[in-house]
Amino acid sequence: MKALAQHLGLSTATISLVINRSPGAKSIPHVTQERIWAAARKFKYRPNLMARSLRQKRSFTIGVMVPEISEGYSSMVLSGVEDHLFQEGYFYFVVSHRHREDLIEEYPHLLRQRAAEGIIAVDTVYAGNCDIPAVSISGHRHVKGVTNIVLNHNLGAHLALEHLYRLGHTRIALIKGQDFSSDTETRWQAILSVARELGIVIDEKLTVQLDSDSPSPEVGHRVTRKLLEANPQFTALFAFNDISAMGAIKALRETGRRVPEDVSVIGWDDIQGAAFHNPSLTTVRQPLRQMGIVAAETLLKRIAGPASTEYPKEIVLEPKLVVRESTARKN
Amino acid sequence: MKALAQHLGLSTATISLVINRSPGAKSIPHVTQERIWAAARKFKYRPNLMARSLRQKRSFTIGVMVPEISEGYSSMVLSGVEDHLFQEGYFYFVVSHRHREDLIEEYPHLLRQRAAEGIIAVDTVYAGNCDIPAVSISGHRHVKGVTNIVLNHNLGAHLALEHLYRLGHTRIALIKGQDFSSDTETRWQAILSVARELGIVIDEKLTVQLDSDSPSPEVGHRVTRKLLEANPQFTALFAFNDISAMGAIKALRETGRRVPEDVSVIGWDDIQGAAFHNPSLTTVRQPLRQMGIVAAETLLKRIAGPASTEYPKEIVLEPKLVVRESTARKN
DNA sequence: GTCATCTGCTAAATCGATTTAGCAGATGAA
DNA sequence: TTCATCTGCTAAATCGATTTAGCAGATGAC
Repeated sequence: MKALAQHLGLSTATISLVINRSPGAKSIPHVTQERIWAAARKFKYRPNLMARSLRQKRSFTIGVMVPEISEGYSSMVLSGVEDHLFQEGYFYFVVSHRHREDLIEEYPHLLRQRAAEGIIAVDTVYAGNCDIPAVSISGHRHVKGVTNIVLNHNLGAHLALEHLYRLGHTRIALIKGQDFSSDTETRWQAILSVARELGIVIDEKLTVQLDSDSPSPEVGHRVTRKLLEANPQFTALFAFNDISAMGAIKALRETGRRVPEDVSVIGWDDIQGAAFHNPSLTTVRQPLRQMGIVAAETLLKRIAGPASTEYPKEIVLEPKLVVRESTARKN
Repeated sequence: MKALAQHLGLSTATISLVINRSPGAKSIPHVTQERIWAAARKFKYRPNLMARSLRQKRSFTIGVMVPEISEGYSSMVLSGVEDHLFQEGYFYFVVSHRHREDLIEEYPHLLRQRAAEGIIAVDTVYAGNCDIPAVSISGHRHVKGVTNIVLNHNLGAHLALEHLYRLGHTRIALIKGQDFSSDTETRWQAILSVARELGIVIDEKLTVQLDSDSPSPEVGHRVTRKLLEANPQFTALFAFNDISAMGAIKALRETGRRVPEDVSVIGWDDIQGAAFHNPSLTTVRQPLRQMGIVAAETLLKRIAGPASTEYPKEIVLEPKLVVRESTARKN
């Protein structure tokens, strides 16, 4: 910039005014403005955004916290977030905390230090311990300063269980989510409540829980094997998510059960692979990309407004049942 | 920081020296140092990294360019990159260019403006048009200033074709990658060369090409359907990647062909879903996480060294054949 | 001719740190 | 006593921009 000023015989102040089209530039004649633009183009001038942020206290950067970078959930959400941020000219840091409490606590501060103007927490119990705007996707705690983007879990449980019920299934095995997943408890309560409504008995012996922080179908596979060891009777299985449903299907096949002829399997999420699994997965679709987009929109709106701006405490999105091949009438 | 200085009756300079453990702090007595640390803790002092970067010209930030955030390839690589950067205290921006030429050209500059100290380009033809260190994963162009991390495609093609050949397959259908994928051409040439070696004839009528920038199995599904329309004879199919292999398997099943009994299918990548597909996928495993880690290591090494540091032009990693259920002896 | 206003631009402060040169006072040696 | 050296610290420049207050000179009104 100094070089530009020198070359043009102007001050850096003038250049700054023009480049930023600030109101103060009104009094600068058109010819001078053109000279400046021409020179900027010629020397490929690109302002140093560090310096600019330092002064303006705007960085056009936000931070996104995810449990891990993996297939499935986080990727889809990130893709939505990215979409909207890109349109608005924001960049973002990604940090993954691998469910480590200390990192979940520390990352918001680190992001703030790096001038992030806001935080999106994905599937993370975020304590809001940092005074920048935040949006939590599937964060079910109500925390001051944080907007929660959540799915209507009751509707989801309804769609899934009613679907199975109508197909004649009443003995339904369940795979519960890991304790650290912020959706686990909410969804579980929704399932219990809907089951009661439909008169479906939730048998503890038909229930297993994911127990490892690996994002691989292996976990669902393992717990389903364990479930099957006692050789319990059930005709349908409702998995915590598509990933674990895939693991479960493998376990069922390995032990001689056909899906869906012997056991219907229903997942949750509708990740990209679900439609192309064999059998293709019947599942409760979460609008994951949409949740990412809404999260980004909400956050940017808060950032743009004054600090006191009212913000929604919760935004609820609706799931849809996607019926494919992995569920069938009980025979 | 000013507040700290005021509170301690010291100058900001002193505090800076101590906090950063710079050599100049040697002459500051231990008691003063302790006072400073105590106060910093008490007031939870966190230096403004923008200001620090501006002065030091170090940001401990790099940029990662990917085609899109999706399941499969990019996620796995990103996960490796993240792993290493995390250990070294670096943060990273993710930008996805969706194969848009203008963005591929522009993003490196934008990242540089945001003080990124280096760039990792994933599956992107990176022109190196920016004077910061860069590492390209599966970038096959040799560009000044860029280290290429590549797979030994010849070995991969060998492993796959020889596997099929030994199972008795000689009429092999092929799904070629999208033109924009930087691996497409290299892998294709490797396949042609290995096929010639093994005496396998590559029949143009048995070859289709992925043609959409969607990262979904849908593309593989569609082109396989097209391939099957002419009802050609083949007993094995070698897909460009696992994603398209999954789509292909679906297309084969829909048209009454069993996998692997009628057609063996082999993929490439070994993404997380591959082992849990049904049938589980035989595939050429790329050490994707490893590639991410190596990329990050290489980049940070270059950043740490003086600008003139020698850097490797190319690092070759070896694939492995993972035999699962989707391939079988020709019957 | 005089004063007010406008035009076109700049000087200087500022953001929050790092870093270099060097100052004042204490200590030690001759 | 005097000078050199060391100890403990600070003043001030700097990074690269933005932003505010205001300065000269031209123009216009009366």
